[in-house]
Amino acid sequence: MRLPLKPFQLHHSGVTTLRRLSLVAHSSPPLPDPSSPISKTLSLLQSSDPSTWPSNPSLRSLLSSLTPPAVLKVTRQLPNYQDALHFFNHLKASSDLSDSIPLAFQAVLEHAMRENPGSPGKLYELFQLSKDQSTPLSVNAATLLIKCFAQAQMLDEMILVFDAIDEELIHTDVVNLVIAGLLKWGRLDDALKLLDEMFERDSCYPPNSNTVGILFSSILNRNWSGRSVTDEEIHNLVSRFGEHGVSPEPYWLTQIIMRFCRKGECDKAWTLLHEGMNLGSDVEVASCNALLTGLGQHRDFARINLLMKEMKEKGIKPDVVTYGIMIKNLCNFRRLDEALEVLEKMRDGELGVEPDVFIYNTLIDGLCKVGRQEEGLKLIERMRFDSKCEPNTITYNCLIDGFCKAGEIEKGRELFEQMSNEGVKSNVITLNVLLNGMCKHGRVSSAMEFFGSMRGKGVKGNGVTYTILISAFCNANNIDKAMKLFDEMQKNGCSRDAVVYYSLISGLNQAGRMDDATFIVSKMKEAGFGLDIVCYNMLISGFCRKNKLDKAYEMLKDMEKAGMKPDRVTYNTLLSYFCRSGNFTQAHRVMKKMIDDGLTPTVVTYGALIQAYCSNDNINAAMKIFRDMNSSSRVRPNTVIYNMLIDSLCKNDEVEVALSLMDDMKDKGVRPNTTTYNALFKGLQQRNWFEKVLEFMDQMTEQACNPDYVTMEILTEWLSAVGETEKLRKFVQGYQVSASIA
DNA sequence: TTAGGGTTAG
Repeated sequence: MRLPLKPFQLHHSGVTTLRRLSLVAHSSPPLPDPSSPISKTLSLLQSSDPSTWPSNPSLRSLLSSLTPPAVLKVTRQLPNYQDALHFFNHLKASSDLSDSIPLAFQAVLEHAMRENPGSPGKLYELFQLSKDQSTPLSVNAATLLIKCFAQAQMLDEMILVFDAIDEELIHTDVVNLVIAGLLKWGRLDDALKLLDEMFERDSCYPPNSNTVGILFSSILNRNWSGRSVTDEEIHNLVSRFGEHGVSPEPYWLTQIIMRFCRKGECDKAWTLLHEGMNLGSDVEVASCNALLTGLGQHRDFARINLLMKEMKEKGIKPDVVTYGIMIKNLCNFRRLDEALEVLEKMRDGELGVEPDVFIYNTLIDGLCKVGRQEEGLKLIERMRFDSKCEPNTITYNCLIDGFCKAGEIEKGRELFEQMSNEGVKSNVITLNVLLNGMCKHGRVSSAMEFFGSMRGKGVKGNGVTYTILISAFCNANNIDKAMKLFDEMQKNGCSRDAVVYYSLISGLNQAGRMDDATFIVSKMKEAGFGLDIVCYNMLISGFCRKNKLDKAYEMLKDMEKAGMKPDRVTYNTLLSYFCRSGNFTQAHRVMKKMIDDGLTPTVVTYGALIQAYCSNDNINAAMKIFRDMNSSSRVRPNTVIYNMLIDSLCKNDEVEVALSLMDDMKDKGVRPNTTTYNALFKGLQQRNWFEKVLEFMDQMTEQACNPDYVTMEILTEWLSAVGETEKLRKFVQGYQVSASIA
């Protein structure tokens, strides 16, 4: 194997690292028998000058009696590198001792390494010497050099050593070392080339389970520095290992499954696990759990059930994690009662697994997320008394978040007190859920106060803390304070991530401060973050609102340069802009481009056009669009679409058509809302269709649709004018009754 | 097992 040679480099690695290498660790051998040939040779060597060795007959006869391993021992036990090298040279000069030379050389290398730790240059010199003198390398000598060069990132030198090993001596472990060396420094493609050789038929060094471990521990590592590995490649590798009867250890199988699932490749993960199962290799419950997690995230219930069934058939017992995943899945689908049933079964001992704090936390979080935080709170008692589980930080965080999101900030603070009284440590998430609760319920200044007091106690916020506060100030239209916090966060040691940039950009955009938004965008790019499609759409919309079409197009170009194609929202945004400015030609052009790009218009697309035609008093054109959406593109109109049409029709005194649209809504199952009724009532009032209005007032009450001040204004004026205040009184009453039932 | 963000019709 040939790799491009890089200039010779010396890397000084630490002494300790080199000493740890097993081959040099032989410093204190057992006390030798003084009459043994090894001891005799040693004492003879050490008591005479090397120049006298060639002419010493007793040395000559002693040496010829030694086996190569004995020569290895002798060389190793010489006091230093210099002596070992003299001895080695002596052996080389004696024609009948050539069998011992590779092992003696190995010992010389060991001496050199011990005396020159962290200096692979010395070893490289010796290696060159061995090549020049055609000294064959023992496998151990080669291993030593390979390890040393790999450590020092002298990869080309490492490969030279590998190429210098006698073909017949190469075995799997040596190749594994070379592969590990290459991978350590990110040279994936070279490692794969070598792996190909291992995979070759009749290879003398087929891959083993170490090879799998070395390979996957590198490429699945988060700090992997080489080129990225595709899922396809990983899958192929696993299959090829399988062909050689090597399957990844359960741990690696689990890691690979997790990776595939995270990237949305559950199919691949599924195949992989089943290949493993079918090969009869031991599939552990952890691997199944990884796949179940992925399947849950993709809502693939059919496969979840199938996998559970297969586990049962293969005797893979679900563990507490498996049930945790099941409960989590049920919670995610708001099927809390079924999730609670699983807990009951666990507690009854029906499942053979006891619930742990994870199970309780998942359930408490699930309950809080559907607004059943009171029940969540009660679970704390049950976890304590039924399961001897103590609530931890996460338990409290979930509950505090639940109460705060429900607006019960005081209860949240109470729980915060309780946790500190019970000695449960709070963390930055505790702080953030409390701050978020306060901010979302309009208590931004309390939030700042609380943050201040926590900082006084040494609790630092993080990026999330600042995102919460920045968004809150943006929503409160206090952009300057938001900007100030944005500046402050880095001074306080909180690094900015993409989310905090997005939040601020969104706030500035909403406030119409497009120059500031543009400035933050440039900061964001400087910080190495890219804008995503949502962010681009936001900015395009912001520039459109400011009538800066050129800037909007600039964004569009920028976005395409970054490899993003305009999506439905992009097109709808531009189309709405043209609709608002009454430029119907351009609006239709955008719609055509959208369709040409393979995107189907949405209800928003039609809504923008209908709205535009309505405001231009072109109700016919608006109705034509409405009919188009029903016939040609089968986009279901929503309440907003009907509202615009009904309002416009009524204003144009086409109340009959408006009424027919009310029927249409009923047929299509689209619910009218207060705006619908208000528009209709105005039309009916113009015609003074008293019977009709009573009919719709009843319908409104039946549907528990709340009247607003506009409704009341129309009805009060109209019904009192015709002396029917009693009907109005009943209507209001009916609403109050239905409200109290609700 | 817990926390943060953003776009389009009205």
